[in-house]
Amino acid sequence: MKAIASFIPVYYQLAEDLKQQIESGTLKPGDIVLSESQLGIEYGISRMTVRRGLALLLESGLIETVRGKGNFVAKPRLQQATLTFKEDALVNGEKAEFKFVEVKRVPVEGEIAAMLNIPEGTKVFAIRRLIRSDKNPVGIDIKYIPYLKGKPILENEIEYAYFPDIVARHTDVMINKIERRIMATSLQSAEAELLKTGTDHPALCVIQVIYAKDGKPLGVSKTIYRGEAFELRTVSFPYSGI
Amino acid sequence: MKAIASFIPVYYQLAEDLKQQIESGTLKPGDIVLSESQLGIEYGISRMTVRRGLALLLESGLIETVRGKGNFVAKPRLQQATLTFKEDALVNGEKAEFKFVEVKRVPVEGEIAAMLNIPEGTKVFAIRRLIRSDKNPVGIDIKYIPYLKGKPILENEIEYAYFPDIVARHTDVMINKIERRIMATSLQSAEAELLKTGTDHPALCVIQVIYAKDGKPLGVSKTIYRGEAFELRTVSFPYSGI
DNA sequence: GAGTGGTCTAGACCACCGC
DNA sequence: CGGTGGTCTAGACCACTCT
Repeated sequence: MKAIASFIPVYYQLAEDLKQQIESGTLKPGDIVLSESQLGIEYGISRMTVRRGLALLLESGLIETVRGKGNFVAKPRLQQATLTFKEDALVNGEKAEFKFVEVKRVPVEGEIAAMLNIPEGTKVFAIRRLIRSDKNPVGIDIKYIPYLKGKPILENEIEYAYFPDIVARHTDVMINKIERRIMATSLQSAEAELLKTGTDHPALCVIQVIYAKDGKPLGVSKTIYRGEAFELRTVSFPYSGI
Repeated sequence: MKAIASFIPVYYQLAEDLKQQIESGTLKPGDIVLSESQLGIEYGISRMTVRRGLALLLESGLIETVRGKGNFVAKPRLQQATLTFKEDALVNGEKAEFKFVEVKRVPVEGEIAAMLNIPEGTKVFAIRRLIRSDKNPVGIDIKYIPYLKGKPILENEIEYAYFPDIVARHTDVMINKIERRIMATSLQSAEAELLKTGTDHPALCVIQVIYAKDGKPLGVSKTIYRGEAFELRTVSFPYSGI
């Protein structure tokens, strides 16, 4: 019943306490944490509250719990990074602008047809945009969408909306998964021309495929950036939350 | 008290139930969910158990809760992807091999010195590796580490260990953050030679900087892959867990 | 069997929201 | 004011692990 001490929840204080002990090295990876009932006694709080605090540490990956044995300090893991795909991303400090180029129905070929899992030659909507930073073209973007239901596509929406949002608004099925591939390529002549640079210029290529729950692809987008004008950034932390 | 019905926890069943209602469209984004006490009555379970189920939905981003008002079905968000940096990543289907090249102390210059936040010319450890797939060189990798404490670096460890792990093992301070930048560049002549390809070949470049809690950089690594031989992949889901 | 975590209850008080 | 979520309790029973 030491709840009086402060305004922040007791379970949170417990979590911070233990986190501190772990980060300072008092508790080292592999060490066992005091049992839940013990912690309850030490802190003068009920076991449910203790569990709630431990749940925070568990979520953030600071501890691991083993049934029938106890809670153990975990080893830090850092192999996962979070990549945020903001389309109005900064391009080397400058905010990118999107300029609608065209939308038309075109027959799909090769790689795109394969990714959409439809026969070559099938007509799909193709939406092109130009990405500019400080008036200079830095990238181009093509989205291929096989089916469009409901509302018509608005130019405005094409310029500003995030691809999954566009797909979500124009289809009945729920988006289940988005896969992205990030690779380095060379600019093809047509692309180089649009970007006002030479052929074979290095380029960063991001391909997104959006899938429905049944595994059917709902759309593919391919974005190409001039190499020296764009980079993706990620950050990861050893422990996620708290 | 309908717990008898099955082996899976009641709170989990509740979460699955609501999730189902959301995915099927019975509950649409923005809709309010039955109040916690109402749900408790409907399902014949205590409010704490209801809250536990709702916590699952909250974590996965399926609902948002507003104090004093209620729980609401959330709008799907898809802008965050998880990038897993596995160094033994597959390179176009083939598993990558790492071959130790050399470790030596070199003076740092320019960009690397700036990222490590130390004066140009300061000597640091530079560890080089060659990345091969199916016997062919596909990438090179240089790690720069200013300080090494404790155990000596083993060749074996250099070939197989993950960069943050190496840093963690050879420093006393805790890793606090890893920043990564992903960009497309051209191969420099020295790099092109090692990778047995032409200069100006497109390349994917990944730069990692590892920071301590006080913001001091603990190491920098720069990995360059032949463009056509490597790509990064990410997946994101509209809702994270459950 | 003693100790651990996993689940669950039936209350309680509080802070917040809207009327 | 009544309804909502946020916190917390003091029990309980279970499944699991180790000895």
